[in-house]
Amino acid sequence: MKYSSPSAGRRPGRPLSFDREAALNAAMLLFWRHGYEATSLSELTAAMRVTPPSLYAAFGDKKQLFLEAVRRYLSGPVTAQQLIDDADTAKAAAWSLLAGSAIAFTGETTPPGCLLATGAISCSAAARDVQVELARMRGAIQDRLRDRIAGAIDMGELPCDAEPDALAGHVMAVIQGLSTLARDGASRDTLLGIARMAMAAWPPELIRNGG
Amino acid sequence: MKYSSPSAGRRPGRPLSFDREAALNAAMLLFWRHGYEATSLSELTAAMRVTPPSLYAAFGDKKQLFLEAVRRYLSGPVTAQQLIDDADTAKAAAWSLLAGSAIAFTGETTPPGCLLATGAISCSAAARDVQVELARMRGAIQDRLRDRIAGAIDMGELPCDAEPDALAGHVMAVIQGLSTLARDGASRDTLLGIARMAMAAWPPELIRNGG
DNA sequence: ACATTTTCATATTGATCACTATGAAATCTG
DNA sequence: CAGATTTCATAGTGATCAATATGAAAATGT
Repeated sequence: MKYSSPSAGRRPGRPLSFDREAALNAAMLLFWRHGYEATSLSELTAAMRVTPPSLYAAFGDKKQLFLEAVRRYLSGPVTAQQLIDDADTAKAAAWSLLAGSAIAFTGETTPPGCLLATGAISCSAAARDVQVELARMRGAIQDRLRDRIAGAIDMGELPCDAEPDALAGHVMAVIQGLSTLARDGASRDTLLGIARMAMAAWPPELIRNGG
Repeated sequence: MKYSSPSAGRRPGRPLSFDREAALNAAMLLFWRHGYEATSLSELTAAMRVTPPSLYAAFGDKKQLFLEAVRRYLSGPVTAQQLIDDADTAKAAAWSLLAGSAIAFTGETTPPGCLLATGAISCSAAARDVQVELARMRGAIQDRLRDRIAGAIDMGELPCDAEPDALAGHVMAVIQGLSTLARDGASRDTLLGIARMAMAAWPPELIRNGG
C-alpha cells in the first residue's frame, strides 16, 4: 500500500494534487469511448491530469483502474437494479432498461454506446479476465431481470407460458445492439423506436382485479 | 507491387511457399476470436505459417488483411443477402438472419460470436476507419432487410402500419446482442430461444388470397 | 550455366506499450 | 527549524507493437 486511505489515521505528507473522483471520471470517459485495451496509459494520464506514478499509486494498475471506472459507470445516476426494482411491473422494468439505455447511449456529453456492453468485447488473451468480469456484470443484470419476470408470472401478472430466460435474454441482447448502433451513429429516436419494437415481443400483461 | 498477380504474365521466380487461402482463413479465425486491434502480427504470422515480409507482400498491411478476412467471412457459406433474398416473406427473412446467426455464432469449429459484430467495436483512434468500414457493412445488411420489409408492406404481406426501420433495426440489434451472448458462453439453444422471442415482436403476416 | 525474377528467412527498425526507479517537493509533528 | 512521511515530476525500464532492410534461396528463360 503506497497510498494511505484518506479517512484512516492520515500521516503527514505531501497532499494529493488531483481530485481522485475527477480523475476517475476522466478515465471512465476515455474507457467508455475506446474500450479497455485500446485506451493507452499515456492517453489516460493526459486526460486525468495525473502522472504515471500517481496513477499507479492511486488506482493500482490499468486493469484495476478500468474495473473501478466500470463500477463507477454502473453506479450512477440510476442503476439497472434500481430500474428493475422500482418498476410497477416486470414489463415496465424491461421498458425502463431499454428506454434508459437508448437515452444513456446517446447522451450529448458522453461517448456513444455503453461502457459495460462494449468496453471489453474483443480483447487479447491477456485481457480475458477483464472480459469475463464484464460478462459477469452483464449476467448479473440479466439474472435480476429474469427473476423479476419469474416473480411476475408467479403473481399472475404475466401468462404462465411466458419464458423468463428468453424474455430477459432478449432485452439484454437488444441493449447490446443499441450500444453498437449508437456507436455507429444512430440517433436517440432511432434507438427508442427499436426499444419500443422490442417490447412488442412481450405477452400482454394480465389484468389483476384490485384488492 | 511486390507480388505479381497469379494469373497475369507470371515471370519466373521462387514460388509461393504457402496457400494464400489457407493463410487468409487462419487470419480470419484469429481476428474472429480477438478482434482487429487485439490480434498482433506475431500471432498472425505464427497461425498463418507465413513470415512477416511474405504477409505484407501478399496482403498489404494489417488493415487490408483484416478487411479481406472480413470480406471472406461475409461471403461464405451463405451470405446475409442470400438469406434475405431467398426467403419467402420478409418475416421469414428476419427469422433466417436471426436463426442463422444463432447457429453461426455457436459453431463448434469456429470462435463464438460474430466477426462483423465484434471485430472492431471498441478501438483506438488509429483504427477508426476500420470501425467505420464495419459499421458500413452492418448498415448495408440492415438496409437490405429494411427494403425487403418495405417491399413486403407494399405487397400487402405486412400491415400498412408496420415500421420497416424499427423492424430491421430491431433484428440487427438482436443479432449484435446474440454475438455478445455467444462470446459470454451462451448455448445455441439459448440464442435460438432469444431469436424466437425477437420474432414475437413482428406483426402477423397478412393472408394473401391466392392469385 | 547464367542472368533475371520473385519469394523467403533473419534480423532489425523506430515507436509505443504498461509500468517503475530515483530523488526532489510538500506536508505534518515536535 | 529538523525529522518523518507522503506524493510529485523526470526519466527511463524491458517488452512488444506494426512494418522493413538486407541478402540468400528457388524458380524460369536463354
